[in-house]
Amino acid sequence: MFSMIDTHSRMPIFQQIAERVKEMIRSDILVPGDKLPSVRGLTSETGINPNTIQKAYDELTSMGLIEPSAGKGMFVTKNAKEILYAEAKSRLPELTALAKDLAAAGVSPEEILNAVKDAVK
Amino acid sequence: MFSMIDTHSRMPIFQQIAERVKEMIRSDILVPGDKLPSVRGLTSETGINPNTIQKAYDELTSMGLIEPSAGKGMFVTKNAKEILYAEAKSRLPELTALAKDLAAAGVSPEEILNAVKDAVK
Amino acid sequence: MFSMIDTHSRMPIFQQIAERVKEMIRSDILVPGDKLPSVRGLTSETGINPNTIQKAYDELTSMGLIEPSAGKGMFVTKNAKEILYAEAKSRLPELTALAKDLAAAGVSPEEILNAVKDAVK
Amino acid sequence: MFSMIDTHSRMPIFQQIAERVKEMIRSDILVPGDKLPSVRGLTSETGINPNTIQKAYDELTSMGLIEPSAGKGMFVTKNAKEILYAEAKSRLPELTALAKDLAAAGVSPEEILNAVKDAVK
DNA sequence: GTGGTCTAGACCACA
DNA sequence: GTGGTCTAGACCACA
Repeated sequence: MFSMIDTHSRMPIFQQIAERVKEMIRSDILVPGDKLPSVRGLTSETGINPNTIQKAYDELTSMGLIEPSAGKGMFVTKNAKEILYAEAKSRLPELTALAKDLAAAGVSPEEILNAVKDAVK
Repeated sequence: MFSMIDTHSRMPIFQQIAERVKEMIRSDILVPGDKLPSVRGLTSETGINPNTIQKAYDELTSMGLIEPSAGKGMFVTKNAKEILYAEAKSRLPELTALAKDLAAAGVSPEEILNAVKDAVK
Repeated sequence: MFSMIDTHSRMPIFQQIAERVKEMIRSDILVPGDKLPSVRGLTSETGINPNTIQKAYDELTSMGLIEPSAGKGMFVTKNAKEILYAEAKSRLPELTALAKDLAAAGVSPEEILNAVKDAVK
Repeated sequence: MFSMIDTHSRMPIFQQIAERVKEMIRSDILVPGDKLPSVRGLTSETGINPNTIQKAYDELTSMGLIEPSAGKGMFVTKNAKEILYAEAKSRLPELTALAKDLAAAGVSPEEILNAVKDAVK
């Protein structure tokens, strides 16, 4: 489940875990009501520090994507997918800003649009 | 010149300064041969520690965008703009990756393309 | 490991440290994946200021020779040796220039070639 | 005489001046007894700070290449060329060290020797 | 514990 | 005056 965690990446491990969970929700591998692996389970399985996993779960919880059920574990919330969609939409300005940066440095509109078209096809 | 530095931002101050200089080079506010403000001058003007400014200048120097002229100050290099262009092109995959992320979360191709078209117009 | 650091040399301490690490990578004393001594560890071992060591590590990082693994330390990158090889090749003109200087001052071609042959044997 | 001074070079100006004088001695453009331009003359001719020129002359004087004649100016010494030859010979180990560095990084003996042969031909 | 950033302030070479 | 290096020491994010 978390086999692709790269300890050498510049992206913090807790963030990689959170991103992986989001990805699984987006692609319906995890659906509302599904249970996530326990912190302890993941630690012994992956060797990742429990604090790190806890931090990832904290972040997902504060985003409303997962929620604890006392004594039973963490579960995907009912609205998880909608929340991810809203989050993605809120990041459109980020995309605009990056494209603007590249354009300002002289990259042509065609190159920029092609790079994006490749992604959405 | 550096009035937009935000000490409370998550982006390191030295990086904000470096980004601002790049922006000024991209938009021809700074052209080859132009002198940058001195470390001490910026310090007294902004209250930022000289070491922090030095670190920004170090980064710009190692990128080849500016160069010291001993005892006289830092100057924009001849190829600064070309270097920035090359750097921008190398960031196209970043743009593709971001667009892919948004698409995966359900943002429509139209919305994504429009966000980018706004930027390059 | 860094016993040869000379605080009184004209070569900056941070650069001496960086050179020593490069040397260890070239000679396979440090191989990809190896951990470098921690900033604090080196400080207490050598008495050198942590910022100075940090600056050496920063330089090696920006060259792509080492990389941080958050919270765990600095590690030698996979391509470190290849990067050092490329850097060395780019310094051949330096060698030519130095040889030219000596020749211009009257040092004989034989003496110059012998000095170099001694090195590559 | 000093038209090739490059204020933007990484080499200090005083050193560029000294190197230029050495070059002129090596190539017999300046021979023993020749007078060097006065500090004041050079300053008004080149715009270079008088302290900088003085520092270059100081260095050449301490090497025994030029000497003051009270009230008359600086003159090339009798042994200037021999001194330059001796200095060059003393730099042979520098050449060996550089060649060793490149070899240690994997540059082939052939490439190294060719780079040097180009210089002494 | 580990690296990354930052402030405060000193000293040096160069112009 | 100008950048480059360095020490001393603090605080933060991450694991």
